[in-house]
Amino acid sequence: VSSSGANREGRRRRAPRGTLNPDVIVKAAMAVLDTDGLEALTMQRLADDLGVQRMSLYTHFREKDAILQAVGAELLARLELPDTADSDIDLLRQISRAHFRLLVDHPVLLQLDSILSNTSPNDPIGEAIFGCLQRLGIDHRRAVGLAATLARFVIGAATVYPARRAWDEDPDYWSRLHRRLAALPPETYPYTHELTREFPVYTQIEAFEFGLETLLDGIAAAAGLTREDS
Amino acid sequence: VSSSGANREGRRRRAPRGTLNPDVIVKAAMAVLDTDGLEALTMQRLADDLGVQRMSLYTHFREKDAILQAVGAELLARLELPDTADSDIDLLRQISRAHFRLLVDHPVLLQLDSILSNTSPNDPIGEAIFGCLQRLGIDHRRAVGLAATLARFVIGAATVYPARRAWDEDPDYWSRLHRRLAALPPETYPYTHELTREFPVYTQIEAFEFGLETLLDGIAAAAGLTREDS
DNA sequence: ACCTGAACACCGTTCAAGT
DNA sequence: ACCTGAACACCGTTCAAGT
Repeated sequence: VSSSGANREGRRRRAPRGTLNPDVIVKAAMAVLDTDGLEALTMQRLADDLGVQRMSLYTHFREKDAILQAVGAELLARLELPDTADSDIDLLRQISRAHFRLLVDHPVLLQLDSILSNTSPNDPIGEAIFGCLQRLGIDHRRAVGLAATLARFVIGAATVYPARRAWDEDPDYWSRLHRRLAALPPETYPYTHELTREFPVYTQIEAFEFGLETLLDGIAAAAGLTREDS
Repeated sequence: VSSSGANREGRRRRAPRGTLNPDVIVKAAMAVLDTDGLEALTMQRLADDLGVQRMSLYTHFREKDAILQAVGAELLARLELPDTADSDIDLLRQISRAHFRLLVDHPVLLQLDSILSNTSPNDPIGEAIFGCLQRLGIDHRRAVGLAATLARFVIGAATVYPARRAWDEDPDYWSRLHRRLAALPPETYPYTHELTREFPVYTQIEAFEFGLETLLDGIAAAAGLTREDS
């Protein structure tokens, strides 16, 4: 399904000398990841899309994993964080949404230890979040704890997202689930069963927003605020 | 490095007829996962450990992924949830800790869509959590939202854990990070830089516990409690 | 019914060329 | 310096045997 026309014309035996460089490889890799996901990203597939032989890639990257790392770095570098908001709480909300979107749009990031370990001091998300928390007058120890909590929630929501994406799109999903839960034996699952009497439905986005607001409430409380925002 | 003695004695050409069944295969797979992780779990490795040829495994499982699914189901079935606690808030704490431990001890679970999608009505963790929330008098809609938030936080903390495990064990990690952060340009990273003046250190467990308490505070507030527990 | 050997279509990567 | 063919040591899996 490779749509790149690079290798279509005239079946040339050898690609000209300038065709490859780290940048085009990273971009081709990002295209594959966006359209077909991580399991489709193969040295062969990448080479095909670039109209080149498999081995040529190794002139520019020592190994496949190095390409993945470069993709991760590029995605982080491209990330644009919101810089204006109604308040610091609102800014935290917008930053967290951007973080969530980034991870949902590019699930590879969740597979890169280098990203998850986040040892990189060059971390714009962390900087922006610490900015909010410090301006809110929250002490350092609490600020680090709250930032870590927020990040873990966002990462968890994004981790869960792909597996549950179908729920949002299948209109019958919830009624089927409702029926299955209702069929549970009330003796062993009394509470889950009780839930079906009045059954709340959340999309993945709504579940994320609910959790985000819960955490923002906690942060506002830690800052001694009475929740002044929309 | 296969330590199983099953294929050591007498170099028998063919394994006797009773050697294999789904159960021993799942157990051998769990042993590999525990000691060497997911990337070590190979049909070859599994067969070697069981003293059997690679292809014999296909008599009992249609494909490798089916083995992984069975491992996930078995791990969930084995999970023992705490059933006594000081209060419902404390029970929520203990359940979440058990959930976190499960995912940290068995990171495979984070790779199984069937687990993350959690469509299975046979979900003891969900049942226990909804029990607490309902006894706390929290309405259904809020209860589902809070349970989802708690689960996302736990999953995020577990996702992040392996990449950061080394931090807890390397005594020099924090001083190195501290120096690197301090070396950041204060113009572009003022807040991260400021953080280094008084630099809070969290182990991964401490970060998890901090976030858990933050969420439990939110739940207690939703229940109209004044936080009555230890 | 259960275990297996040969073979297939893939992986990523090494290494010695080619230009 | 950059592109490549052949070859290697792996994957998971199919299929036709063997017992």
